[in-house]
Amino acid sequence: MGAPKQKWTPEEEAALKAGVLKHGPGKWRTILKDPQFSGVLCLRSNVDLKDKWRNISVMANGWGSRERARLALKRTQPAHKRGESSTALSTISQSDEETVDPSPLAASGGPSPTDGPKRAIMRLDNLIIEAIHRLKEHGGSNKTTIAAYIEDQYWAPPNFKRILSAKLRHLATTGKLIKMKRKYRIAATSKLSERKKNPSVSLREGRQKISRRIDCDDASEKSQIDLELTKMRRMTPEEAAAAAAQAVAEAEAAMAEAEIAAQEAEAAEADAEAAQAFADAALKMLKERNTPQMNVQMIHA
DNA sequence: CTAGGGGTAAAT
DNA sequence: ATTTACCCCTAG
Repeated sequence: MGAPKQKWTPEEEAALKAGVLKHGPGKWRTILKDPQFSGVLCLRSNVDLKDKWRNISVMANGWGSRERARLALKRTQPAHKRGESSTALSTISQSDEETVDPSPLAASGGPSPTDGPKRAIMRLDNLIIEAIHRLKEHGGSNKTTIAAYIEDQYWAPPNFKRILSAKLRHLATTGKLIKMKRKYRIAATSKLSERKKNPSVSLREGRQKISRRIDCDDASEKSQIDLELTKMRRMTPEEAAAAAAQAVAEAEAAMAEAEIAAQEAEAAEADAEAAQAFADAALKMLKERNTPQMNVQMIHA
């Protein structure tokens, strides 16, 4: 039967991250029930959230997880067994048994110069999308402009242009971007509009057991929390505080705007919600970096 | 309900 | 052929 597969949209991912930042890791049901995110995540179950978070964590971590290593290695190299059962005591060092299993958020603990070019590439896709979005150029933006924007707004690794070229080409071939005469435009098809426009929800109707779909009133779709959070992750505390303050201001402005313009409240409300979510999350993160909620992860600063 | 293990279709 | 990303299942 047809469970074609539901890819996670950046919006859903952003909502998940924001939710984790707000309620803490684990509280999947809470996040799902939160009206702030239920709109975006109404198609996902709590288990889905958990699974996706696991994937994201493993990705961001870079490969610290042992289970992944074991799983990856068991197929690739079944030939050699790592027998430490024999009298080998000296080889322990600090390889296995890591003291931390940091969530992706753990990276926010250390804006220090120590974790510089370690893993420079995170979500270049979103960065590109955002760049094109913000540039608002008719017919799209060319590579140089996009590169300039990103290099200006963030920091760029030395080989950034090459990476960007590859990524742009890839995004174009996969249909996420449309390349026209040296300019890149965001594809209208696929992405959110794909699932948004046609209620093909019935495809996966037969199997909602208990905790499927609490509230399916999707209103907000336009959130760039992910990007903001990613950006913030590299900031110094002072910069983060400033960003948080600005986020609060933006949230208030967006809310006020939403109140006035009741006609097209949908878009404005979505913006307001997104901004509010980010503001909440940002403040929470700043004030409670070492709370029992977020717990052990952030050891070194 | 959540954490973890495992399977598999899709992507590279 | 291998890796990735979703999804489901089961134990705690």
